This record gives sequence, C-alpha cells and structure tokens, in this order.
Amino acid sequence: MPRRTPRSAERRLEILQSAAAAFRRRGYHGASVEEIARALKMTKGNLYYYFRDKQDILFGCHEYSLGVALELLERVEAEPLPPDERLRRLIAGFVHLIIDELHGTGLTLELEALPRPLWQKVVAKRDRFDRGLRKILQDGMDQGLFVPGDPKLLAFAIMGALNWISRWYDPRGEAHSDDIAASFADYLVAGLRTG
Amino acid sequence: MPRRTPRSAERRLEILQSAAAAFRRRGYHGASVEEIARALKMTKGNLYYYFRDKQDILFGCHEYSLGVALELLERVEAEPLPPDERLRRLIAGFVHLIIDELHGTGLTLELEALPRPLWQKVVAKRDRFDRGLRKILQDGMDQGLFVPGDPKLLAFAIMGALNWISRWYDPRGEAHSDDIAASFADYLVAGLRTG
DNA sequence: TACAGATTTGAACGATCGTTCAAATTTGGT
DNA sequence: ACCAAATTTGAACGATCGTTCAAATCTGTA
Repeated sequence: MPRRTPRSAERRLEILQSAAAAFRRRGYHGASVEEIARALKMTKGNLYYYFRDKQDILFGCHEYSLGVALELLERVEAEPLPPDERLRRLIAGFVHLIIDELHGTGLTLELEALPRPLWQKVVAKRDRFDRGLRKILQDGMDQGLFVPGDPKLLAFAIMGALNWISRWYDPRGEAHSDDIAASFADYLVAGLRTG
Repeated sequence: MPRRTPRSAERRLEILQSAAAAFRRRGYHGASVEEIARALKMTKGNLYYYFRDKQDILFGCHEYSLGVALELLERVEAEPLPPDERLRRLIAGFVHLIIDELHGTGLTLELEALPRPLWQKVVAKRDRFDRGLRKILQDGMDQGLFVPGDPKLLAFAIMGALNWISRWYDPRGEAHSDDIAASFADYLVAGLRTG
C-alpha cells in the first residue's frame, strides 16, 4: 500500500522522472523496468510496490506532464491579455516547462502502448490542451490580430515545433532555455500577425 | 544473396515500407519482426534473406527517407530563387514527402537503437539536410528578407513542426496534403519575413 | 526496546522476441 | 522438361523482459 506516507509519494515522483527519461531516450518498449529502477538505485521488483505494472508507469508520466501543461494553460487563460500576448506566454512557458521542469521530456511519450481506458484518459487531457491553444488562435483571428487560417493545423505546427525540443535539446549545449523560449515565441507568433 | 534480381530490390523496398509504418506506430522495440513480415504476407525468417538483422532494417528506413529528403533539398537548391521562395518550396515539398511519399513517416524514427557506425552515417546525412535548411535561413537574413535570428533554433522549430505531422496525420482525415503544405509554408515563412 | 506496518530484496516464472538454418519450394533461362 | 540459383518455410534456440511473491529488512512510534 504505497502513497500512505509522504516519503512514498516522493518516491513515486522519482520513479516517474526516471521512467520519463528512459522512455524518451529508448522508447517505451526499449526501456526496461530494471534500468528505470537502477537509475534510482532500486531493484526492479521494488517498482511494483509503487506501480501496478509498466503501463501504469507510462500512464503516470503522461498524467504528470499533461498536468503541468494544463496548469500553464489555465494560468495563461486567467490573465487578462490580448490573444497575441497570451500565445507568446503560452509558448515561452511551454519551452521552460519542457526544459526546466520536465528535464527534456515534452508531450512526446508513446500513447499507443496504453490500454484503451488509460489511453482515453490521456487523450482527453491532451485534447483539452489542444482546444485551449486553438481557442487563443481563433480569438486572435476574430480580433483581427492574426491572419485567418485553420487553427487546428496551426496548433499542430506550434505543438510540433515545441515538442520537437525533446529530440535535440542538450542541457550541456549552448542554447539556454530563456533564449529558446524567446526565439520560439517571437517566431511562432510573428507568423500569425497581420500587417 | 539478395538484390541480384529486380524483384529482390522491390521486395526490399516493400519491407522498408512495412517496417517504417510499424516503427512509427509502435516504436522500434515495440514493433516485432513478425508483424513487419505478416503485413506483407511473409514469414519473419524470410526477412533475414533481405536484411542482416532488425537494426539493418531500421538503418534502411533512415537511409531511404533521408535520401528522398536530400533529393528534395538539392532540387530546391538547384533552382534560381530568392531564399523566401526557396524555403516555401522546401517546406511544402517536405509536407508532401512525409504524407504522400513516406505515407506518414517523417524523419521521426528512433536513432538510438542503431549501433555507433550506422548511427554516425545517419546523423551525417541528417546534418547535411539541417545545414541546407540553415543556409537558406541565413541567406534570407543576409539579404534582409528575413528578420535576424539564430538559424539553428529556427531550423529546429521548422523541422519540429514538419516532423510532428507523423504524429497526427490521418489519411482518412479531412486535411489534404495540399492544404497542409500551403498552410505550413505560409505560416512558417511568414514568421521570418521583415516588414 | 518491542512491535506493526511500510518497504525492499532476490530469485523464479512464463512469455515474447530476434536470430539461425537446413530443408523445401519456386523461378527463370535453355 | 530440366537444372541451378533464388527464395521461402517452419521449427528451434537462447536471451531478455515484465511480473509475482514469500521472506527479509527497515521505520516510526509507544
């Protein structure tokens, strides 16, 4: 019975972090439960005290990263700002989220490995984020700030540019998360602006 | 001894296509050699007549998709066009390449599963494409067509938006490849333009 | 210190998978 | 129709992996 003590909840988070890193590097099926455990100096049998099975760990990773992403979205939605400034903060915030909070893991983990019920929960949460982003785009178009276009396609383009960061970002590299956030926000908002 | 007859070369390509689809859906380690074979009504043992091992199949997938991508790049570079029009054609061409030629598989397949020597070959080819894209961006900035910025970061943003198509594109969906190509080219070039 | 519950261990299991290979079958040219 | 080469089969292997679990150990508290 985990999650009773505070220590246990911390341990769960550590496991999710180790798993997210392993899944990102090797893919869900390529990462072994043992290597997730070894990175924390645990044994693999021990992980089953905190999670039912490997799928449950993947589900936990998705829930966690989508959770912080939705928090960011809600924070941005709460501020009284015009759509262009909203979008800029969402993009910059998402860059920081991927790099500084999720340590390189974005919303890129595999979904197909999850059984239907868990898959649906994750997809529903992801769709909430997508709809939030599309709404900002639509509002900008309605107010004449953004050039007309298909918000769905544009949201995909933005999410692709952002999530792709997981594939090339190297914490030892030269690019600092502030620079990336500013560059991406500039570029991806500028492409929408009217005259 | 494969590849002697024309039939054999075709078979090799069919295997690469089936494998690319399987790798995209399930990931390299999640896709089994048997399911790659079954989609072609072959037995898994038979694949080993055409490829040394599973890694060799993944390598073949990378070589093929990077090959057509580099062909596109060279075609675009050969035309006497200003950088903005060059970029537009490269982006639109890449969308068509992912959707129509690679059937949904972009440059998204896993690299980490490859042994060092093969990995280096693939990375070298990928870098050639990246450098080509960055050069177009740099030329545009030098000519005052594009706003100044870090070509490396901007190239990552563009490649992310494009490769992410593999994750959401559904051939049964509403979005046609022409629409996507036009939207993406418009958006991603507009973000660079000066006044 | 003693005890109950929380946590960890380590070995064992069944299943899946990549790979091999000798034998069988098919193919195309003469 | 015959033959040599090309291709396919199907069974078998060893290795890896996810999962289970009874026993051992640790932790906080009375």
